[in-house]
Amino acid sequence: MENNAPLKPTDTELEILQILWQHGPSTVRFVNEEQSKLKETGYTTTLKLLQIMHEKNLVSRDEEARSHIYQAAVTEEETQQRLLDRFLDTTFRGSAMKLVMQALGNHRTTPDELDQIRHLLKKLEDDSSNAAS
Amino acid sequence: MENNAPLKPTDTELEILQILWQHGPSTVRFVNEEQSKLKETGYTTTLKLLQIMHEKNLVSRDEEARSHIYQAAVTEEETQQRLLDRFLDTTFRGSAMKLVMQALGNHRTTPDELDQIRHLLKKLEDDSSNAAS
DNA sequence: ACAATTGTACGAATGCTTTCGTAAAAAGAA
DNA sequence: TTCTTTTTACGAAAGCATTCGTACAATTGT
Repeated sequence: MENNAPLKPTDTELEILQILWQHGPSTVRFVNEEQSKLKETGYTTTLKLLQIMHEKNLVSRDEEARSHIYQAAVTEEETQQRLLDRFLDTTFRGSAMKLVMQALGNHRTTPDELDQIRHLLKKLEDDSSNAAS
Repeated sequence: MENNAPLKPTDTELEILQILWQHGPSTVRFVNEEQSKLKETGYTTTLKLLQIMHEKNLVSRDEEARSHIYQAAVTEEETQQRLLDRFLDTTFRGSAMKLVMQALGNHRTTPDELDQIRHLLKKLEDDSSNAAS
């Protein structure tokens, strides 16, 4: 049985997952080059991280070719959801409202995006009236 | 000059800050008792943490009485904002929208709260039209 | 006064993340 | 083939957060 623990990636692991989510399956070299754009990172450092992430089942790898190809084994959405739940809990004591208010209040949001949120609000309202039936 | 670094509290430090924010200035013993409600924690463990947080200027302390009184040296709001910025960046690649959508979509929000958000949306819209003048 | 309790200070052990040096295998170039 | 480059694997060092043992000072109770 593979260990399928719902793990919390570390900061660096998340950085690497972002690269894999954005670019799809990649070699160590590619990941390292991307990572180096943000901060100077040794090749074996990236390699080691990917190996550890593989052990934790955060990524899978194809060992067919000599250069192994790594890819994310968790989706961006589920990871974001997991981290959001945790963050909400620890930082905002569970109040999604407070978090949303702060996020909207302090970050540029385009009229278009505001509109999308408005739609979501309407949908949530409809759902909650239906829930009573 | 006091060192006033804009620090990122660790998980445990945040846990303690929450206690101080909720209950105001407190003794080590009180903090430890609150903390123990969540997870068994030794007294000197709490003490050490508070001492470290004091060095980092996350808390201040009144040493008048034998039992020192600790209090948060950072506000809940500024800390939440700082952590939110960081979280948004690392987990949602800066998209406040995506975060808000996920937060609203997956956590119970009361009609009353939805209403508050609606008000904020209207206010944001007004502000952005005024910004053109 | 003296013992027990409560408190602070501090160093060290543990555990986890991140970085890096080095060895050895595989592939490519001359 | 032989030398160089690229790659994987692995162990160990360095850094940080957390926990805990212990020493010792201040206070309280008898």
